[in-house]
Amino acid sequence: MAEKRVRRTQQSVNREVLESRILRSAEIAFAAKGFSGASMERIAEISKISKQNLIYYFPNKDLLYKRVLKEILDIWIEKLSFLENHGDTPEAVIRNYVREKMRLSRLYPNGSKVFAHEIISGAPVLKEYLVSHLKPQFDRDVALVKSWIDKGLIDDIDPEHLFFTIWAATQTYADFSIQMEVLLGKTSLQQADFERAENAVTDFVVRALGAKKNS
Amino acid sequence: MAEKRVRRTQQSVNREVLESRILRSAEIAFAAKGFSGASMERIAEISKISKQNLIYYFPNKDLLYKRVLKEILDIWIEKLSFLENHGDTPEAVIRNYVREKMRLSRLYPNGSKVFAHEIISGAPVLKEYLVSHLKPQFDRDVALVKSWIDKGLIDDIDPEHLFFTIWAATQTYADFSIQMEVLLGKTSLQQADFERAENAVTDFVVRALGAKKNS
DNA sequence: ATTATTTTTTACCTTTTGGTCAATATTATA
DNA sequence: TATAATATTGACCAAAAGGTAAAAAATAAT
Repeated sequence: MAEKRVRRTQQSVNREVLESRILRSAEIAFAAKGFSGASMERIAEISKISKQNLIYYFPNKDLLYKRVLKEILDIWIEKLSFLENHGDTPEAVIRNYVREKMRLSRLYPNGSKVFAHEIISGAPVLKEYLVSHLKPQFDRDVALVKSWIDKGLIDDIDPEHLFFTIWAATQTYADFSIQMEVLLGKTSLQQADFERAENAVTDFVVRALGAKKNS
Repeated sequence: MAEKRVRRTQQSVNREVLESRILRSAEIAFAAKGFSGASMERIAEISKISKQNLIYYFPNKDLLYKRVLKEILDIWIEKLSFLENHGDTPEAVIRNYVREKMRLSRLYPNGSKVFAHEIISGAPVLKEYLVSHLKPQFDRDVALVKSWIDKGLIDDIDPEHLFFTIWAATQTYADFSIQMEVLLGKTSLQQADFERAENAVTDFVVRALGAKKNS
């Protein structure tokens, strides 16, 4: 199986490296100024190539934008299937979920910001995706939480809005980081801040569920 | 006192009406596409005047943007002083606070979105304001919550992150409304949805504080 | 009614931006 | 080494966007 592998010339390797560098640069630019505010020139500049060269790899801005969105969504989908967040108890599942979402805010703040700009703008590009991919998963996850309630494992909370609150409370550490930096009097959020935030948010959620505070 | 009032000619009234119509239009445009994505042409179009006429009232885009931001911030400041949110108990204060913030998300979704775009973009315009106005108020409010904890009125939660969570959980109903609409299977969020959301979020927060659920 | 002031329109200008096209340089393959 | 394929650059373009300047129209004050 390892024998029939794809040919990896120096060029093809370079290409992959450069393409992902461009995608990271584009992510930075889109995060900072949204779709309209990020120019191809600027993205090229961050990528340290010429604009024409950028266009050689990504023939137009819309396509580049969609690729950046796709990248972050792929990561999120892979890491955030609530149902597959194995845990013995509802509390364990929720704790893992919140922790993972916080981790994603810390590791991919720019992707999160691009997504936020897109959604705030009315999801012109992603609306279809939300309907076809996110809603089915959401419905399943909500059903799971409802079954917990029915079984008396957690208090009778509002499942849909529980998810909205968890998403908002975790994503805000990526999207609104500048506000927190100012309010906490720091130049940037550090690992320790994220750990404290993770503990705080996890505890809030777990307590709201009517579960015990620690393990 | 009523005698020496400002002269209100037909023109000055028209001007005020038109200026606020422009500001509302600009808010819509900035909310939909952020600062860079909203063109003066488009704002003029929504205002139903010519671009040059728009420029007569607001000589440049930056100024218009700042006015739109100032408008929403003035509203927020006026309505959201935590300390002045009178209530007998911490729980009552928090309930009022969350309720008021939800109300602002419902009444001024566009202003909220403009603010969100700005903060996500690194607050290029508002950073100074955050330092000079928001932080002092934040520090006071955090101190108040800490005093509640010291007095044993609420559980030992993390005050700073409590505020971050409240803000995120409430603001998301303005900023991410499209996502909720899709997930709840509605074309737009109605009064009833906001009421349910308000109850859900308020309960989450109150329960997280370690207070009783109802009054 | 006439003058002064405010508002709106017309015409234009410059810069930015997304993108094309052809030429050149570089790397891989026969 | 010659040829084919890939990558990069240079010159250019049309449309969009922010904005200026002056004339024309509408309204207010004397």
